[in-house]
Amino acid sequence: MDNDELPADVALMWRLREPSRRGPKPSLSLDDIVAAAIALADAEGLAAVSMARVAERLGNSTMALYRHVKSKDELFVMMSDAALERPDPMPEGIDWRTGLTFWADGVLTAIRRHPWYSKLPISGPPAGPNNLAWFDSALGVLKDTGLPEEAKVGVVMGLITYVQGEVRMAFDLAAGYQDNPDAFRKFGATLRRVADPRVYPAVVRTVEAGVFDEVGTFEEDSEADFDFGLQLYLDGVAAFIDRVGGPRPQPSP
Amino acid sequence: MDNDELPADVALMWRLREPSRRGPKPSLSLDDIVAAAIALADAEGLAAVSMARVAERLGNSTMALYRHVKSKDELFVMMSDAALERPDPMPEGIDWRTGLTFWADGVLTAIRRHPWYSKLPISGPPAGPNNLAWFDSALGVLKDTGLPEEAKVGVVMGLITYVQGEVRMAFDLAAGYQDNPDAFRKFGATLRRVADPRVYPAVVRTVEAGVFDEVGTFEEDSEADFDFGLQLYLDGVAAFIDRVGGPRPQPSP
DNA sequence: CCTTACTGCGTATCTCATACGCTAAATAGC
DNA sequence: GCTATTTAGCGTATGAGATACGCAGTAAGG
Repeated sequence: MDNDELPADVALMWRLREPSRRGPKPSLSLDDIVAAAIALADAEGLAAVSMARVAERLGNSTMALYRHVKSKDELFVMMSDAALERPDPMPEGIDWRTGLTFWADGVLTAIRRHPWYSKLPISGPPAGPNNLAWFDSALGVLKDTGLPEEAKVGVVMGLITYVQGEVRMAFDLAAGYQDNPDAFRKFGATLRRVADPRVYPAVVRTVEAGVFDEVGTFEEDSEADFDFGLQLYLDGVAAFIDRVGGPRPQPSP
Repeated sequence: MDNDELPADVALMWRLREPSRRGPKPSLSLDDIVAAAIALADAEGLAAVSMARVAERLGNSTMALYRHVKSKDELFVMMSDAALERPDPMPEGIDWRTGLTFWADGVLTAIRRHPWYSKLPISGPPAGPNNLAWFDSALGVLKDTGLPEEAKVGVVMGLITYVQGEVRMAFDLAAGYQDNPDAFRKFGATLRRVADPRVYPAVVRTVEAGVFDEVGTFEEDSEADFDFGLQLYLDGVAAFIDRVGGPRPQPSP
């Protein structure tokens, strides 16, 4: 009665199954499988990750994988924890606002290494060791804010939502751009052809102002957008802390 | 040289192909196909939408669909425009902030009718008639803010990103909850079993405070969270308008 | 009437996930 | 050591799914 009762995925992510004593030595490990799947996703996208392709990379048969993961979905869950790796350690004594900015940039960097990450569904609370480390890192930086624990969780969850949303949009658009750059480059022309000013007056006004005629360079823009939105969110958090957080050190009169 | 040069999907979304003169009368229309696919997705989720199942619903063969859409992906693009329907007309004379709140609530309501919407990739700028109508509606409400057109677009894109991110997270979690409620209910217990205080000090502190021991009821929470984040974003927009927007009417001294 | 463009559809191919059961390896208990 | 038990890898089979290809019948244009 130790690691029983844990959801199977969680036990697997934490590698809690005691190694088997009998039977042949495994020639394959869960880590190998997950690493191969991640490498494949990095190289060819999440759609290229099939059990067969992963096995091929490992020089094993397809069905051998099923001795280590119950299903492809379970493999995805493992990938989603493994891909994030560990956060860089939070600098000592950093204030919460700088800390959360540091944290968000870290998430962004981590996901950029594995863009498919944002296509995986978030199936639950952050239960894997790496996800939990990120969660811990963000919670820790709020330690001295005086917020009740529950509010800290709310703040961090909101931040996660913001970051994930921003990342997903950026990567979806980037993928769409690669598939079909013309849809972006010709967007202004398209609207001119298609948008009736009586039905879409505001759009047409914008088009006439030439806003969509410049080539989109979201690679550069998106970083700035991300920071803009983030600082906005942190402004809100600051107001929240002032309202709800306990007394904080003030310069004595 | 009229609707040439338009991306194929866009032309299709706007129904710009002139009806064929010769040959048998089509027994199937694009609208039927898209409607059937949407009904199927509503009933059984996006994963249940296969060309075969859609055709079955229409009493046609699978391959008949390919006379109307080039691929399943194209069908998805059609679905993503059709599912949003049209926004409710923006009330006359509404101020921008109330207007954007109204707009965001409208998006939320529209997506709630078709939860799978947020699983579809955003492949490009809003080019379909319905998407464009939403875009126009949000842009229109910013008319009197004095913002340059380009800034209006930025504000609206940011809002779209926020809403989409929030919605996706909420629906992913809701789906995860349905699949496996225990992962949520036992989350506190799981962490107690698995989280070492030396590695995850902040998480353990939160767990000890009992934050994760209450049954999650995000159905109720998520509405409030959504509004909270939205108002935060709008606060930021207000500051932006004050800074960048042109002069606005002031009570004369 | 016949050519032509077009619709619906049957068939075939290829890729996938995954169930089932066999074989062989390694250990535990004798 | 010997044997029973447990387990890893894998071959095969099944069923779903996307989609290429080509045929057959249909309706408008000439």
